[in-house]
Amino acid sequence: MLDKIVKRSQGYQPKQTLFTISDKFSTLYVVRSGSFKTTISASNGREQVTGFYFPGEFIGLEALHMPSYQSTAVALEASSVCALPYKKVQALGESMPRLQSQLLTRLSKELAGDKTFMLLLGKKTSEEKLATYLLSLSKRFEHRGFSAKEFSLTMSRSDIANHLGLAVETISRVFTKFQENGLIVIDGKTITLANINKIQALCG
Amino acid sequence: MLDKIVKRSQGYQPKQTLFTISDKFSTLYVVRSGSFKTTISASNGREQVTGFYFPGEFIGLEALHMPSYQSTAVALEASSVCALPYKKVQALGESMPRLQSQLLTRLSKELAGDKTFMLLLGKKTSEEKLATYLLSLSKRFEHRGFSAKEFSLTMSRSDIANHLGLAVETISRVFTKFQENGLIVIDGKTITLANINKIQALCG
DNA sequence: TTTTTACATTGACATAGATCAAGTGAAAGC
DNA sequence: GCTTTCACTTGATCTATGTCAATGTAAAAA
Repeated sequence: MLDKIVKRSQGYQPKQTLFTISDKFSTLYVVRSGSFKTTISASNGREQVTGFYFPGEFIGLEALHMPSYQSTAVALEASSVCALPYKKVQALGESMPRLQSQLLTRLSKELAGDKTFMLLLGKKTSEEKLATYLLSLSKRFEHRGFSAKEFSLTMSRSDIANHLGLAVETISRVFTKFQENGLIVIDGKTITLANINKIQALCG
Repeated sequence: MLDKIVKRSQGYQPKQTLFTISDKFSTLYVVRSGSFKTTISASNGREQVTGFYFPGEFIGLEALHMPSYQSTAVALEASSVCALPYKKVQALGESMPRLQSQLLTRLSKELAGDKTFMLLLGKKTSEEKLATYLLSLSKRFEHRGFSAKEFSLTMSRSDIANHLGLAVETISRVFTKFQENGLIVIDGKTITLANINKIQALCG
C-alpha cells in the first residue's frame, strides 16, 4: 500500500542524525534496517532518551501536524529507513481512509506504550526497570520474527540508563546481578535471556 | 463538525468511573466540564496517574483500534463529557478526511506531551517537577481562556505526587517551600501563581 | 453540633540509587 | 604496533527523596 509514496532513502551511519528537534517537519520515517534512538532535551542541557526504534517501526509520529519535529533521531548503528513525505501521505490519505487509519493505529499504540512507560519511570525500582525493558525488547523482536531469547543491544549502556531514568553505573550493577543470578548471559553487545520466566517475575 | 455524532452523556460524580482498563473500547470522550484523571496499574497493584483531562480535551485516544481501553478514567469532581461512539466517528471519517486529520492532530499532540513528560519523570528533581507541572496546568487553562495565574487544583495532593513520581509528603514540602519563597499562594484547592517567571526558571 | 473520615502537613530517620573515583578492556586513530 | 579514547565495570561514599509516625484540618456523616 505504501509503495507508491515511499522514497527510498540512503543509509545512515552510527551517530548520524535523521532529524533534529528544530527541523521543519516534512517526512515520516519507517526503519528498514538497523536502529535509532530519539531524544529531547531540557533547557539546561539534560537529555532524555524517549525511545528506541527497530525495523518496521515509525519515527516522527509525534510531529504530525506540527511545524517542526518534537525530538531528535539518531542512528545507533549502520541503518536505513523508508522516507514517507507527509504531504504525499496526506494527499493519498484523502482518498484512502485505510491509510489514515493505519497511522491512527500506529499512533495510539505508541501512545499506549508511552503511558505504560510512565508507570516504569514513575513507580519501578532499578531491577524492575531493567527487567521490564529487556522483556519489552524481547517481545518487539519476537513480534517481528526474530529471536525472543537472544538479541543485540545496539544502544549503549548509557542510552539504556538514560531511557530508564537511571545512572550508567546502576545499569552495570543490575546487569551484573542478573547475570550472577542466571537470568541473562551477556557477551559484549549480545544478550541472552536465559530465564524469561524469572525476568517476567521481576517486572513488578 | 462533530455535532452529528456527539451523544450527550450524563454527568459524572467525583470518583465515578468513565471507563476501566478492561472495558471493551467503543467510545471516545471529550470533557465538557469538570476534570478527570487516567491511571494504569502494574501487576503488583502499584498505580500510575498517566494524565489529567480538562474541558475540551480527549480521553481514550490511546485505545483507538484496540480491543479494550488501555487505562482507567475517573472523574475528579462533578463533571460531564461528550461521548463520541467510535464506530460513528470512523464511518464519518471515511467521507470526511478532515475528521481523521483532527484525530491525528490530537493524538500526535498528546504523544509529544507524553514524551516531554518522560523528561520530567526521568531527569527532573522534585522542585523542577512541581514547577513544570504547575506551569503546564497554567498554560492549558490559559489556552482555553481561563486565568493562567489562579486556578483550582481539582486533583488531590496524592494524585499530583503519583503523577510526578513522588511521595505525597514531598509534594507537601515543595508546596510549602514555594509558598515561603513567594512563588505561589495556596488556599485549599485554589492556587495562585504569584511569580510565574521564577516558577519558569525553576523548571530546569 | 458533634463525630468520623479522608486529606494534608511536618518532623525524624532510612535507603535506593546518584555521584565520585579508580581501574579495565577494546576499538579507533596515528 | 602503539597510544589515545571511549565504553564499561566495580567500589566507596553521599544525598534526595521515600518511609514511618504524629498531628492538624476540613469536609461529610450522623
